[in-house]
Amino acid sequence: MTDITSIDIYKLMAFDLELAPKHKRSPGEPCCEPVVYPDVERRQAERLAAVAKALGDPVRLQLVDVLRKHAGKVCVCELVPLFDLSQPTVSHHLKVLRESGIVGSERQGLWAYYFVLPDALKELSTWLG
Amino acid sequence: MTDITSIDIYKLMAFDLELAPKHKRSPGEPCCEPVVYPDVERRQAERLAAVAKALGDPVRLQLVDVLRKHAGKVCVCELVPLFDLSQPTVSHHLKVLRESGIVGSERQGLWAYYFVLPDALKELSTWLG
DNA sequence: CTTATCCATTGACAGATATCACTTCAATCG
DNA sequence: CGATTGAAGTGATATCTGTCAATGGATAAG
Repeated sequence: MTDITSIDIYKLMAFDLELAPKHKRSPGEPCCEPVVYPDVERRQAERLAAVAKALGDPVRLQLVDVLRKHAGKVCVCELVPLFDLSQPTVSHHLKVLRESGIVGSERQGLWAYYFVLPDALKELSTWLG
Repeated sequence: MTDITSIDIYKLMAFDLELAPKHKRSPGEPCCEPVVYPDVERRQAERLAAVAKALGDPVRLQLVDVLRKHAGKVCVCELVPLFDLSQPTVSHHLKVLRESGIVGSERQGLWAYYFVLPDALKELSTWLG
């Protein structure tokens, strides 16, 4: 069974890509034919961009970095003093990471523990290649 | 041949991590000792976050995707009709990608061609593991 | 029960961002 | 030259974002 992904199609298309537009146009004719973009690609781009966006702040990226390096649950009370930020601000960043599916949290008594969800970064990592 | 990834190393480190704060505290004592954070880490986090931020928009991520799949220079006039956006908006996104060092551009006559800079995504990709 | 502690939420606010219509600029064509 | 075209820049605007002070809610300690 052939399994032609859109990536393959694009790779094939690379041969067709001329540096310059395909053909001379009479004035007024649009430069290129509109290209249909499969919905599926767009949704994947939205998922990937959402993860990248969550990582697109130095504080959040460092939070993920610390959580990954500890490979376990880390108390918020250990995360806050890492930054020169108020506790609500750190809490806000943790919420962004939570809502983007990158980290999970768990309460035990007074303390809250955060951890990286194992598969959260996989798709972005794969796309980056 | 052993293939120890950084993830494996992180998992080993998990043995050292206590779930709860290290010792009982008298009231008023801060939860944890402040942890010094090397400047180098912070700068790397800023670089990584800057790249992630540039990718943190579906349009820009798709632009990079298209440029990567074509593995060559693509005319702006081919990129604009891929999106339901005005030409200045696409141009704005290309500028963001340019300023973050992800893509380069080149003019030839009337047309402008964009391409992915080879090493731009490497550091982020490596960090993601 | 009262107090202290940890953490999340709220409200406010300055700054950034995405988008478009309009304009500008350079290069090509007639 | 003057007209046209591809792409970048400008200005305006609505929305989003990062931050903090103040508050709230739950749990532990006395």
